[in-house]
Amino acid sequence: MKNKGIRCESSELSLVSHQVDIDQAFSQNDDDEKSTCLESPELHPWQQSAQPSPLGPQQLSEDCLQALSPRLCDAMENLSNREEGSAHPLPSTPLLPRTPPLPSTPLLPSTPPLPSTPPLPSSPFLRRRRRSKEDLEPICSTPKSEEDPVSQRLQQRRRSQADPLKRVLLTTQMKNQFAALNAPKKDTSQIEGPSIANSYGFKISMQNLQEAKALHEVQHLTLMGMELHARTRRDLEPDPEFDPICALFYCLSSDAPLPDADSSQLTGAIVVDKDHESCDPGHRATAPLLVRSGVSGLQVKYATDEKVLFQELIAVFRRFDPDVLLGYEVQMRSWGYLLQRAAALGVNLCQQLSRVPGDSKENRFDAERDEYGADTMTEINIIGRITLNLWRVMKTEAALNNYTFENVAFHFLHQRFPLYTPRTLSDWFDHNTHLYRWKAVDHYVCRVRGTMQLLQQQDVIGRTSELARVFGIQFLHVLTRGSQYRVESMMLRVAKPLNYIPVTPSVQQRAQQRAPQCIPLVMEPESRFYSNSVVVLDFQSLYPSIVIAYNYCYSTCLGHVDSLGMPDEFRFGCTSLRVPPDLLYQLRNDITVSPNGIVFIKSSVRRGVLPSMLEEILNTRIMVKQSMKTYKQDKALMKLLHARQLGLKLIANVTFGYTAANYSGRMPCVEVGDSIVHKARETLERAIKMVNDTKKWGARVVYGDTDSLFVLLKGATKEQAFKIGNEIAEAVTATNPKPVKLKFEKVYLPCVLQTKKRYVGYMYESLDQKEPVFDAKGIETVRRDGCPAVSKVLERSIKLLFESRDISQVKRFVQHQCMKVLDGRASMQDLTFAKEYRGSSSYRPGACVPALELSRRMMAYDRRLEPRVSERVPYVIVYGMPGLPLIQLVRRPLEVLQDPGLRLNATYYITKQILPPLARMFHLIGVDVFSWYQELPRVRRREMRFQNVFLSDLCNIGAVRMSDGARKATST
DNA sequence: AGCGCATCCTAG
DNA sequence: TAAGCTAGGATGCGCT
Repeated sequence: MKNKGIRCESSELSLVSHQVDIDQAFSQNDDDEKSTCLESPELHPWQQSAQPSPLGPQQLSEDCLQALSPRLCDAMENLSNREEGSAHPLPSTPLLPRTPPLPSTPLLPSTPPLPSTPPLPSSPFLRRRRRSKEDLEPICSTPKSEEDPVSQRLQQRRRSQADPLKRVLLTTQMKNQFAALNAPKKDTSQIEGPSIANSYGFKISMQNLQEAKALHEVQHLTLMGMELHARTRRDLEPDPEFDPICALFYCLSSDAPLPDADSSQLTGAIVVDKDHESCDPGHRATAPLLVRSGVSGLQVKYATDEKVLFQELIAVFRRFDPDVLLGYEVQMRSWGYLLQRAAALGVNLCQQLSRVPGDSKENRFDAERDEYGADTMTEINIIGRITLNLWRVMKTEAALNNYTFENVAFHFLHQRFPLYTPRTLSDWFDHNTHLYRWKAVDHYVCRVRGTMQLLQQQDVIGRTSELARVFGIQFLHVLTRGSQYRVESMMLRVAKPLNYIPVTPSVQQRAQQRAPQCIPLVMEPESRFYSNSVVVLDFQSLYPSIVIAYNYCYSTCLGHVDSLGMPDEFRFGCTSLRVPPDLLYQLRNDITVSPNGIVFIKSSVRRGVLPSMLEEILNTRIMVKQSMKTYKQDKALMKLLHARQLGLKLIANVTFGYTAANYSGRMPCVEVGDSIVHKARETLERAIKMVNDTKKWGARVVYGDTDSLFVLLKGATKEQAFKIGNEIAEAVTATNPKPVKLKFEKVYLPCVLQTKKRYVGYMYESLDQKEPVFDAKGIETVRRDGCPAVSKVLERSIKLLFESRDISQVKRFVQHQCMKVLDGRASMQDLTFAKEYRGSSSYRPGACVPALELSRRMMAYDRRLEPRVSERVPYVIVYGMPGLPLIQLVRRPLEVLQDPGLRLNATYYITKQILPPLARMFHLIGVDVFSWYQELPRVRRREMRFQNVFLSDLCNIGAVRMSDGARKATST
């Protein structure tokens, strides 16, 4: 079986066909590590520029080179090297500062597997510039009003070369993009993670949902994305109170051609240039600002000051009349900043950008960041236009480790975008060498286009419109309002024709409602490794099905049996109910009683509102699923339909939540909610009993949660498992009223059931599926509250176990990874945690959590840096006193910390983070993972030193000792 | 050391 | 201001 000696060429370890000698693969990785962990020694096809510049930098005249800053020269040399196919950096010489490639500080998101645009191992350049005062001068943030004659001359001389230069710069941009499919994989991350598919670490596969547009009619919507550049002070973030807007970049897009334009997409800019009036387009030296920088392909307008810029923007609005205003981070980088800046200058821009300029009450924005506004995306309110804060939308699209533009673009667009500090961008924009301004402009244009691309690729507008139509609510409310609003919208449409009026309980009434008495069934699993087939079945939309099947509704509920038969009113939901005894007598044969003793009328007497509504939703969902079968080959359409049916499923499921809502509920009713839960529980229990009692299946239920059954079929082959699984599903379905349906989901072979809500297995969903899919629930591989190293090591170990069943391989692997950590050969990103910041007011006084502590420090540093509510705050654990780990913020993962070098607490990472989850998993097969660690040589360092670490600008915030915060809070 | 509590994120 | 639900595991801190 083992095929020794096959070299792992692409370093893609397919664990499915496990033919790679693990040791060899490891040693090869070790080789790579010595050079650099982040780089590939070879240029991949997509890295090479499509059009090599005809004029290489070496052809530039010497004085021209001198005119450029040393940095640019270096960068260009670097480029030329790369174009010759030697992207590999020179071995590092301690004497010379290393030179960064053009996008000098590309952001590497949580997984750094790509060999593109390599951040050279050490690039002290930026730091040096910042530290030396003389150096600071030429690239300081304050623009020089006049250029010295020499530089003007040089500019003229360079004029002819501007275009080739631009092309050189452009090729870097091209290299930044890559085609995922044909690029060979290069696992550059130090901690070896999963290797089945998804080799780049993308969480999202590429599919353009807009391709499914055939379905849509033209919506005649115009979108306008905007990103602006402000002149910042030193290392501070832009602040509209102080920092003027220098330029504003926008991207317009419509599904029909734009007015006065031949295409449906357009990128433009409005630039402040106080000398613009004196510009002479005929002469290069005095040409408009961006022309001097070699920018073309943009619709550029110039303004002599910010107020004129506002006027120009209003003109753009008049011309294109955008329906949707888009920004990746609206508040500080886009529309929010614009409005706040305008307000600071005494201009009420909000009014003038709206479609109803006269309404000063409704046209508003919150200058102060407030948690409610941030949370609900209602910070900005411009009548007639919708403002979208894209990062918040993306948060609902996928569970990522962080939602920076760079990381989201990496996972969704499969593109790398560099991240620059505001200071770098300010320096570039105001630099005497006009070419630098090109870089800044290019940066913003890429981002504003990238933001638009994200929106379009995910078809956010299309899907949101779809949900708005399905629920019958406004577009913006789909994004800003909760699920009660959706349920009510649908429910009231059904209720009104039937002449029902919804109850509106007061806060007191709601609080007085009796407590719920039923909870769903969660079995304690038989926790062990299962080498036999385990079939997973679950009830399709169980709660909604039960509501339909048993006619459970507010309008059909008669209350508890014990309360009936009396003429008096009794407590019911948030209010009370009276059921006349003689009426009850009349109905005596038309009632059902739920397992918890609540009486409901049969649908033959009165069809409930909830049941009819849910039936409609489920039927629609079935229709959608059927059309998915019809269009199976159209992947994009499939995904769209999938999203639609998911939306329907969601609303079906939260309908139960509506009845059971306790503290925020607008019309809760425990009786109804409890009945649903209890009936579901009884249904599941009946199914479990049936499976266990039917001898011919030879089956035993080993786990179940709410609506699912895990059935062990001892000795059954995969084929038999599918057959029996389907039989069970049919048999159980037959014993339940329509539309309650038990569905065969998957076969696990093998699997591990760890605890309640935590399990993992190799999954087969159909008989003809050859390769299993790694499917994990609840364990660390799917959680985002550990560091990536944890999930990577765990996932790989489990796969090794499943495939080889050879524990010595797992042991070797785990020990190898521990050594890497101990030797400081691990990548920082694998050791970076990220936790959500909930906003300062939502923590208990004295709370002591990293996200909160770090936020406090950030505020002390620069008030603009406080994380947004629900933003994820990244940090690492640095070396501290034993048992008292320090945390350190990692804000911009690409800033380079030179010295003294960051010291991460290796012992903490291994013994507290990586090993415990492994131990829990492997304990189940009788293996003591910690003893593997004990066997490692003791001489190893207990800290990891990172000399060339990509760290934050904010290192000067310093590490935080976690108990400090708590002590402070309790003492005051 | 053991308990209670807060926090985070996931399953359903 | 508006805000579907509960169960569950795991970690880390403070207190006894």
